[in-house]
Amino acid sequence: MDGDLIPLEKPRPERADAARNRRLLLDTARRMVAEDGAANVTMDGLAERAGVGKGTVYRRFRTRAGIFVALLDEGERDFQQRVLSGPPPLGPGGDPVDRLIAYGRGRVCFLLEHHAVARAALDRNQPVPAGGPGLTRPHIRYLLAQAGQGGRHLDALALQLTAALEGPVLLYLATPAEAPEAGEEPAWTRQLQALAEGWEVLVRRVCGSTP
Amino acid sequence: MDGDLIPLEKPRPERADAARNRRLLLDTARRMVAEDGAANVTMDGLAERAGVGKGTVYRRFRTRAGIFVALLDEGERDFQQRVLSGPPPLGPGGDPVDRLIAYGRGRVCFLLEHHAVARAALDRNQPVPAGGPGLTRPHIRYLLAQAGQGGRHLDALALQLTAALEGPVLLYLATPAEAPEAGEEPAWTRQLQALAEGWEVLVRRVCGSTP
DNA sequence: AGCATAAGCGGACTTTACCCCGCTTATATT
DNA sequence: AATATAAGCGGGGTAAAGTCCGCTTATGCT
Repeated sequence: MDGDLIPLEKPRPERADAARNRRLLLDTARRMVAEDGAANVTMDGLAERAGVGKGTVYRRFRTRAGIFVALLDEGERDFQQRVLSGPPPLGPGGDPVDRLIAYGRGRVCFLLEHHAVARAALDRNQPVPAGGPGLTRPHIRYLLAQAGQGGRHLDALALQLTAALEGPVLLYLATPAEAPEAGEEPAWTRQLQALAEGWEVLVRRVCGSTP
Repeated sequence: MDGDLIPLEKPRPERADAARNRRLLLDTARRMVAEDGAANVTMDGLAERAGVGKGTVYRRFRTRAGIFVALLDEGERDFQQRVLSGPPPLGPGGDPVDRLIAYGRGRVCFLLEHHAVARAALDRNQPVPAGGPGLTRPHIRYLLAQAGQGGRHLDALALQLTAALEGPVLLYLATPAEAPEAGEEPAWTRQLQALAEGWEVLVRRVCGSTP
């Protein structure tokens, strides 16, 4: 009797071939995105180009959106690391308001960098992919609480700030033309500045720190 | 020579048969949404049920999402009317901050009421449907300016507040189970309260009016 | 090592959004 | 009223997402 009481004991670690195929698919997908843009990545095309069956693709990433969620997730991992255990102001230890501001800038920057993929990760039939806000919203909520803000409206406020942070990129911004010629300043630098500064204003006012 | 200098002179008012078909399609679509839910409305099904060709549907509403945008638009018209020329606090004349708050509550209520349709109106390939934020964002921007807020960040702030208002419903909220048995309190009443109050807090703090 | 079994895999199949292009019909002009 | 012409219309065609199910293969047990 091994402990089934700890439910995460061993969910079957993932077969070696499966892992190999996941890597293969993810890499292939990334290449296809780079070459033709996220919009032109099809399930059939990906399967063919990776040299596996279509069924395999669907087993790994439930839906088309799933691929992009996974792609995004991978790219996000080190950012999350810096948030959870890096140096302030992004990492733990500093003033919560500063952390909020730093988090916002980082997140918007990330989303803009991966704009096409981030949008492709949205799914008409699902509320929202697990990858993105899965960490953003609780983190904002946590920092708000740390800053002593929100009170009875903590949850709603966290939700709305999350939307204020991610919504513009996910919902309202048109996908800017593709990759800038190597070495050029990316086209979205202005947008990043605007959104990051707007976010800072928003957060400061919400938290009542220096209007 | 009639004036082509005024570009909106007469964009060809729309042929009578076309208008008839639009009404027919819109009504049919509404019925189908009510019966089977927005997710189960297909282009072929709609065309068949309305007794017109598929091509006709596509001509009227460029895409599937277009149908729902139109549906939403129609329902929104009287709300817009009240915003533009109704009595305060929603209509013109009152304190801008109060107008912002009232607008937010009204908009969230509307979006929750038409949640399924609103989500269906999103299009993977388009930044955002023209109908919704088309009025929301400029209105918020205008009221912010009226309230003397925003300054250099007016545009970004308006964008982010728009997202804070609409994002939760469009992005993060799961579609609640279908229509409540006639006469019952709709399931989303709680969510409406939470979001409306959160919005009020947000707006008040952003505008520095009674923290 | 051999076996049982559950997970992985492939590709044919279905459904659906969207395109295309020739025919029909409303409206402007004479 | 007749005609020209641009808009409306229809339905067959394409491509891509997602499902199904039988075959294959890795892994745990003895």
